Amino acid sequence: MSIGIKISLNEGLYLKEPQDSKLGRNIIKHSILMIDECGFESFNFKKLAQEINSTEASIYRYFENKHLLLLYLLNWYWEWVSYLISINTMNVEDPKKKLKIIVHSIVFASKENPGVEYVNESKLHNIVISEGMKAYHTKEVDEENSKGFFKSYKDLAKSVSHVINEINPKFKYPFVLATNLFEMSNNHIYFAKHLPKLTDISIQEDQVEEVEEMLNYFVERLLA
Amino acid sequence: MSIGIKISLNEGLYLKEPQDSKLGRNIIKHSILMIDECGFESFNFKKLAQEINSTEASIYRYFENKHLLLLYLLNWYWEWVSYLISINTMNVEDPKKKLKIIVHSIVFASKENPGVEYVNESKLHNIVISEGMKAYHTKEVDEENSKGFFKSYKDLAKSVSHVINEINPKFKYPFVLATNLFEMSNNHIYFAKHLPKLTDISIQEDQVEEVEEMLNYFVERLLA
DNA sequence: TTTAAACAATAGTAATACTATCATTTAAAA
DNA sequence: TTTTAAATGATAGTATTACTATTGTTTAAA
Repeated sequence: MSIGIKISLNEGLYLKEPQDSKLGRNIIKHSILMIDECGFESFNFKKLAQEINSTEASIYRYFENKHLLLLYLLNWYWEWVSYLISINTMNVEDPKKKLKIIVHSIVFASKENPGVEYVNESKLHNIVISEGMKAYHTKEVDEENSKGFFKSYKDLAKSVSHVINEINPKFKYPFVLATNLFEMSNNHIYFAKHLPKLTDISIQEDQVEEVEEMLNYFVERLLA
Repeated sequence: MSIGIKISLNEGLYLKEPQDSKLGRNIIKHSILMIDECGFESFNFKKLAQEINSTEASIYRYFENKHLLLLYLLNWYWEWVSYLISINTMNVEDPKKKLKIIVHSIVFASKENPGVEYVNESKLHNIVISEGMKAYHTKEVDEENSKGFFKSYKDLAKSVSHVINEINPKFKYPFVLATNLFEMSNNHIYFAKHLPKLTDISIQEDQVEEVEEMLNYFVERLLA
């Protein structure tokens, strides 16, 4: 008997529901570890198969290719953040408070209590930061978008834009600001680690509170 | 005798200066066209060789691999934008005006008078929008950064951050805002085309003035 | 006119991204 | 408990990619 939660994702992302079998969960678990460790480009199904003592062919029964596996993981993350936001803002009326909680959830998503045993949220967050934009920067973006492969992210952006709109209905670009909170958070965590001359943020030992502060500073000035 | 300008780029980016030979210039010219057309992933040196009636081996004498060619092109773009900004802001004193010109240069870089015959600035801009972030989202980012492969972008960000600082010395995140102007511009042009639910911007027929307006709106509120 | 550099032609290798087939294990149904 | 189907493993094979190496030919500078 399992006590884990099950996140439901677009069925087009996988060939066979990976959450339903040991092998499937192993694919999810170790793909996260390996992509975080070695990067998406050098990650492949052969290496993953070796890692989990399975075979390439078996993994291909779950996911068409590594790009769709990445999309699956990113959708997982977006759903996870949505979930965090919804439980953390439950019963919060003030939209300003709500947005603060949203910002906190974005930045600290990986540090919240893990929901699922086989998903390391912290490493998944690293993948989102380092590889996230590769999900939609492809020639197939329109086709994949029409299949709903970015729905989780779009829904998330929409819900954040609603809160922005509540705070200041005259603000002209609620969606731009919403997506920018995500992009800025990820970008500047990445920049702080790898291209520090591109940011004012500094991060030591994964302490990302500076990023939270920065996002709140932007929000305050933009929505004042 | 040539009347073209020559942009000087980090020597580590290429094996042999491509600007100095017909073949080299052809590589630059047609790689831009092909990457814009088919995307970076499906682009390769074999196809490029066929396109320009040369051979794979010949292209490899100029660039170690396609990733370094992409970096070369992006550095070209960053240098080009820097150049535009410096000539357009020359003799402009007011930092607020300067930043408006910078924003305009970022958004309309591709529409300015072309500087070099063999570089289609407009398609190069498309590449920056669609593939730009792939330049630094790799496992080799630190090594490449230490070789100076991102210097053009960092210098550009720095010069913009100076102007921001002139406008409002109390603004806490000049580098974040500077890089964000670039990232937002690229992201939302891309979103408007491919993931419209992630943005408030709409673009018809490559009319990007809405993006310029949006960036100015953000700047005004942030630096007020 | 020589000679060296640039380029073309060709071939070959290792790795990647799959697909196909068949055997075996596992777990659910009868 | 036996039967049967589904899941997985083992193995092999193909097409493409990302190179490297070698040798011969063209071009253009000395």
